[in-house]
Amino acid sequence: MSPLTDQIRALIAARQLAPGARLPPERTLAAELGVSRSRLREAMQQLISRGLIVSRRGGGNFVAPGSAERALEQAMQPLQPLAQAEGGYWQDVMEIRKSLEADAAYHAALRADDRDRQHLQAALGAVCAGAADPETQSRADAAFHMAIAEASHNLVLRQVISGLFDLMRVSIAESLSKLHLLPDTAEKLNHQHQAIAAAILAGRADDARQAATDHLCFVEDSLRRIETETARARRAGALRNKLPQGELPA
Amino acid sequence: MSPLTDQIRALIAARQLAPGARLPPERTLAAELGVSRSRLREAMQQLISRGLIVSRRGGGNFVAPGSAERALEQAMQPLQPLAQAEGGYWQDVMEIRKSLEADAAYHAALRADDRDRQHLQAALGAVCAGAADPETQSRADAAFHMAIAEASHNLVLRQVISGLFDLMRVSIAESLSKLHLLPDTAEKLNHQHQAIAAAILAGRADDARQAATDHLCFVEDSLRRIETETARARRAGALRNKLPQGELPA
DNA sequence: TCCTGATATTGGTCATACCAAAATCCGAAG
DNA sequence: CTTCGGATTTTGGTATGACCAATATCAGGA
Repeated sequence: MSPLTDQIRALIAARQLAPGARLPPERTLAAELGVSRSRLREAMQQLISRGLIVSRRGGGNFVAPGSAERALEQAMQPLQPLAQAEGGYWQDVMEIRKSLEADAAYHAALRADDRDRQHLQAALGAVCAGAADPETQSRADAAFHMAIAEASHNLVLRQVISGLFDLMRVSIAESLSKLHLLPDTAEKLNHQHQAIAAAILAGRADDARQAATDHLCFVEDSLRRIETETARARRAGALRNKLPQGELPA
Repeated sequence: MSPLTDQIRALIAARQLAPGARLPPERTLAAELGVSRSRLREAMQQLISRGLIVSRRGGGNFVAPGSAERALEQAMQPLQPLAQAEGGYWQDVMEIRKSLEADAAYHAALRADDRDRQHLQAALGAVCAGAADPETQSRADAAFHMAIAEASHNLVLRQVISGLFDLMRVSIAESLSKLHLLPDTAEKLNHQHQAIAAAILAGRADDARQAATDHLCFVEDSLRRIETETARARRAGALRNKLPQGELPA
C-alpha cells in the first residue's frame, strides 16, 4: 500500500490490538509516528476504505471486526504478493459470474442459431484440446464462455460478461495454471464444459443453466481452496526471507 | 466508498477521461468540487491505493491504465447508443437485472450491517412515500435498489448494477410514469418493495431473492404489456410526435 | 442510584504555507 | 533553424493551526 499504512498496521500488530479495539487519537498517533495529522489521515483513509479500520466521528478509530488475522499477517509480512488478490475482487466477480453465465447458458439454449452453435462447438474444441501455455488456455476458456454469452442474444449480457472477463484477464491465466495443479482438474473442467455445450446445443435450457452453475461453483470452490492453501504455505515460510521490495517504474 | 470518491469517478466518466489521461491539478479539482485540497487528497489517496489513479510527484494525477473499474465502465460505454434505440434493449437489461438484483438481495440479507439496514430503510421510506414528479420517483426507486446492491458488499455487483441504472436513467422515469397508469400498480410496487426490504432486514436470504425476483418479473411483465399497448396505439396513430430526449447535467 | 447538562475529547474539514519533483519556457550556442 | 541547458512555473507531498460537530466523560442534582 504505502509505507505509512504498513507502519500503522505494524503498530496495531505490535500492540496486539484486537478487532474492535480502539487505537490512539489521530493527533497522538500522528505525533507518535512523527508525521502530520493530514498525512496520518490520508493513510488512515486508505485503511478505512479497505475496511481494516472503522471510524466513529467524535468517538475514535477502531480496528475493524474480523480483520484481526489479516492485519497481523500483513504486518508480519510487509511484502504482499497479493497483486491479483487486490481487494479480493475475484470472489466478487465469481459471485456475479455464477448468476450471469447461468442466465447466459439458459438463454443460449433457447435462442442459439446455427452460427452460434458452430462457434460454440469450435470454442469447445479449442478449450478441451488443452494448451500447454496457460495464457493460450485462458484465452480459449474465455472464448468458450463468450461464445455462450453471444448465443444468449442479449447484447447487454454479452457486454457485461465481456467486461468481467476483461476485469479478470490478469488473474485468469495464473488461477488456471494453479487450478491444474489439483488432481483431475483438467478432466473435470473438460467434462463440465462439454456438459454445458451439450445442453445448449440440445436446447435443454434448464440443464444448461444447471451445468453452468455447477461449473462455476466448482471453479470458485477450487480457487478458494487454492487460496487458503497458498495462504497457509505463506504463513509457514513466513520468516524465511527478507527480500527487498520490488519497484515498478513507469 | 465515499461520496467524494464517487464524485471524482463520476467526473472522470463524465469527461470521458481515458486510461492514461491526466486529470486536473488537485488545487483546481478541489475548487471545482467545492472542497478543500486536504479532503480532496484524502479521497484521491483512496483511489490511488485502489489502483484507479496513479500519481506522479510534480507531474500530475492520471487515470490508471487498465484499472478494474475502468474496464467495467468501458464495457458499459458501447451500450450507450442502445439507450435511444427503439425498444428491445430494455428487455435485455431487465433480463440481467432479474439475476443480479436477486443475487444482490440474497447477499444483502446475509451481509448487511447496521448502516446498510439504515440506508435501506430510509430508501424504502422515500420510494414508498411516492413523489408526484416521475423524475424524483425514479431517483428514489434507483436509490432503493442501489441500497440493496451496496448492502450486498460486493463491489463488482454494485458497480454493474450502478452501470445498468445509469444506462436506463433516461427511460426509467418514462417507464415508471407509464407503469403508474395501470390500475393498482403503485400499491403493488410498494408492497413488493416492502417485501424485499423486510426479507433483507430479517436476514431471510432466500425470501429476499424470491421477493426481488417477483418484483422484477412484475415490472418486466408490466412494461411488456405497456409496450404492446403503445405499439398498438402507435400503429393506429402513425407518426404523431417526435419527443426530444431529456438530459440532466451532473 | 440514576438522570442531566456542562465540559473535554476526537474525528471531519478547511485554509495556508513551504518543499521537491516535474514540466515548461526561454535564451544562447551550434 | 534547431538544440541544449538553466531559470521559472506548475504540481504533488507534507506540515501547521484552526474550527466545527459528534461523541464521550464527568460532575452535580433529583
